[in-house]
Amino acid sequence: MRIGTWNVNSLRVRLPHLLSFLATDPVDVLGLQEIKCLDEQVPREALEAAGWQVVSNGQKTYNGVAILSRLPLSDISRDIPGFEDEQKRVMAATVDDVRVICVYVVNGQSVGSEKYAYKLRWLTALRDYVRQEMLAHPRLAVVGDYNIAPAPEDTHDPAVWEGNILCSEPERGHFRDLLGLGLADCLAVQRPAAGTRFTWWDYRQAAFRRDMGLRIDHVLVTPALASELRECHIHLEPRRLEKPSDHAPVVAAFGPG
DNA sequence: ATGGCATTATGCTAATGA
Repeated sequence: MRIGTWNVNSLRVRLPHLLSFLATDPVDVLGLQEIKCLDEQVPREALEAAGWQVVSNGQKTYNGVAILSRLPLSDISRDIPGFEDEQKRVMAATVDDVRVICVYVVNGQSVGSEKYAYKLRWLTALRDYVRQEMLAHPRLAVVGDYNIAPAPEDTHDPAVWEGNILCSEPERGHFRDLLGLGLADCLAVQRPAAGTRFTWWDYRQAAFRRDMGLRIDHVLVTPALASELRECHIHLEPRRLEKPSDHAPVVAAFGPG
């Protein structure tokens, strides 16, 4: 099975990009973030016509997540149970024998801000939720836009980024906590020999052309899946199109070819 | 030092992102 993640930065605007990407058969299950629309505004017909099951946890203007799958999706869950949150950032579904949690982690704006405090609280709730889900689902993938660059080499310029938002020690501590639960970071484990190491590039300053990016989108998996990990790939094609998302899709492949 | 780009909305300026 191939499991992916992509922050599309508006599902309605990016639908043509998404459909052309899916048409290349890159993935079996795909978590989407920042769909920026309500559930009733999800372009369901177009995606279903292309052969995809669609479930979503939408929100107007901001945030919102969805999961696409070729195979049937079951046990649909939305948000982090027991965590009071008006923002739609989490959903989960089971595909075959794999539990997939799709997350759009809080950005945090700047270290020390109110939004930063919310980000750290939110990450604590996520960790507790993932720990619980792991008990019920030995084959679990937590995919999404984590808004955390785990290490200095996950930024194009540590001198600029170290200690700042996405790269502060408390944020990285939360990421390490997730790995501490037993999850494996597929891109870190199976880093492609060639090509970029980043998954996001600013729209400004020709950042993509200059490969001035960050690695903030991640596929984390339990040991049962990690032992079957074959490869993990950053798909640059959609980022090269006109009016792209600022994020690239990341896809990890498991099991026999 | 700032903004540089993109998306959305009781829209034409402001909020948010990373």
